[in-house]
Amino acid sequence: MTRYRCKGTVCGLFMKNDLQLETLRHSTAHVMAAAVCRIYDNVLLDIGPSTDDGFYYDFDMPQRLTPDDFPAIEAEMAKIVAEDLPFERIEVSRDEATKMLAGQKYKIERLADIPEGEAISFYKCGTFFDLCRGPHVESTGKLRAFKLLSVAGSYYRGKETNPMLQRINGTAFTNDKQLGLYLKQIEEAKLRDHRKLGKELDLFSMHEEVGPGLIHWHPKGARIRSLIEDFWRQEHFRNGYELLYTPHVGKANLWQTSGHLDFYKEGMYAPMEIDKSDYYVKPMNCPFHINIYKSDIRSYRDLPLRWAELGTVYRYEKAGVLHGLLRVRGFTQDDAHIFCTPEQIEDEIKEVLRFSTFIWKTFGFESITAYLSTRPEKAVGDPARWEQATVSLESALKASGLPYEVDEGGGAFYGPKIDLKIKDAIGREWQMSTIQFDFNLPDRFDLSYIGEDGEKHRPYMVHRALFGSIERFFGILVEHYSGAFPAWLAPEQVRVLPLSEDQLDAAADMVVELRKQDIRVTMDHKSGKIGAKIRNAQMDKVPYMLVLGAKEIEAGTVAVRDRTGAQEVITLADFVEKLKTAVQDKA
RNA sequence: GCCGGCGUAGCUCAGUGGUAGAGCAGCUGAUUUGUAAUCAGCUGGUCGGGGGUUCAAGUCCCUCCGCCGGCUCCA
Repeated sequence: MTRYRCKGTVCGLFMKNDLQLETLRHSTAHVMAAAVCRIYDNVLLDIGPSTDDGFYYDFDMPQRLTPDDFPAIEAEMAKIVAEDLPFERIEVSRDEATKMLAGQKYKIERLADIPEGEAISFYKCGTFFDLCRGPHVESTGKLRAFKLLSVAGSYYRGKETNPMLQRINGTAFTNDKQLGLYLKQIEEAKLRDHRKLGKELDLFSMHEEVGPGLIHWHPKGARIRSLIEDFWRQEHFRNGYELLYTPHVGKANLWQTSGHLDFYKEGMYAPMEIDKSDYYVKPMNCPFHINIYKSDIRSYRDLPLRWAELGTVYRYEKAGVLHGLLRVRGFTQDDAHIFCTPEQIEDEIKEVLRFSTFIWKTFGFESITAYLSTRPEKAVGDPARWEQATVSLESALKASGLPYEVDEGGGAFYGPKIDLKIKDAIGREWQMSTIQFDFNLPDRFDLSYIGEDGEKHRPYMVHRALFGSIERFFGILVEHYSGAFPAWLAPEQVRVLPLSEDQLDAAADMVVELRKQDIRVTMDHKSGKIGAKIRNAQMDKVPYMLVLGAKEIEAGTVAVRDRTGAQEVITLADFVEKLKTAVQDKA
């Protein structure tokens, strides 16, 4: 029952609580607001904090801002910096503050948020002043390197019912070099954007006539997915899971029992009526797995049951939040449910963490951080069970050796959970695996097992997803590898490049030979220079190119060029051996 | 959903009221090539859909669809 956040921050490298940098950025936000107020009339201010990778400031003003306005604002900011205006802190009474903020309705509301007894401070530079806790740099002259990046709408306090403000996002660093590095990283992220690469490498598409957020997997994307799924299945069997397949639709009654119709209806596709019953497309797999659990009387001797499914679900996600493969409406979860006794839960959690860590390392994600979310105020289920589950999660985390943070009260209403975040090749963090206790569904469906004592007991139920959604994971993987998939995942592992027409037959024979060995191979039939063929193969990010000329045929060898440009001349048998080893090792 | 931007050939894009363009890709032909682009010719578009303004609309207006940026967070 977990929902996944879609985006990594662009720039994990520069994150982390660097107070100096935060202060600098916050001051830059003030200078930007000051510049905006100098240029435009009737500007209402909201807030301007620093963020993980920069800062923003929210304005309500008649003028519609566009990126074309940035140069003028930046020029005005540069002037303010040149003026080297000191940031002055002024503490005032609430009444004085109200007077100073006359006409600034958002600020006045923000002022009301400040608890009685807490100091009310303003920061002033030149004629511009702003309700602000601080701290700030000494003077505007301290600002060195900043850039405005984007403008977008943003609800006041993030609420849809509130007015929409205009938010200018920017970033700032202590020097131009770091700013340059950051901007370069944004460029790098754009280059490896999975939507761009998905088109260039012919991996997947979406179609207006089908509907937003519904993915079409092209042959190359489908091949990669199939390899991922094969690996996933194999490892699940190896780790003591059984696989399930369940229907895509279910009657209203089922979703009534599960609670989805009461609490999740707006996230579901509208029902279709068949034989006077409403059928809903599934947004989750859990109720089906539960039905299978309930299809028999379960003994404590049967537990734990670990059941996994690549279950395709559909959810109505708001149109505005859809994003490539990362946030879609139809997706396949690598969903699993573990049913176990209280005595078993800790070992089960440990195993899931170990399994999950293994999977991430296989895909080349080395840096993993865990987040433990505990009981929120509004929660269902026996507090003693919450306690046991939370303790189990935490001790499993300790045993795993993973670094972790605790989000007190951050759990779902139905159980505590562990989320794993991984860092990709350019340092961005993504929330991936979830291990989620559920104290809700077992009650709703009245799940039980017969214990040693001959009595009925409620099993523990844990939802667990490693990838979350195959679509989203695939999108992240494309960006992580920048489209250059390792040999074990590459849809086309080898491309044979005949030097001229004279080698066409030999090349075709080589393709047949390699294909027999389960190698994913194609050949370039076109006439043209070898340089062009190499270029095409490079752009398609094929791991190995085999150049075949008269020399190689004569000597019984192939000229192997890999994606990095490294070359060697070896026998075909040696090449096959080498490739198979790489695939075996998932290198 | 909301605010803003955008939608022109398979792809990347130019074209701001007066006869729809380029490069790449594709096709055909020539070339037979030694490690990131051989040359030439050709094909390809109801300019996202619908409606309107105008003598005339890719261009202006309305509307729908889709895409992009964003919508908790130290006042």
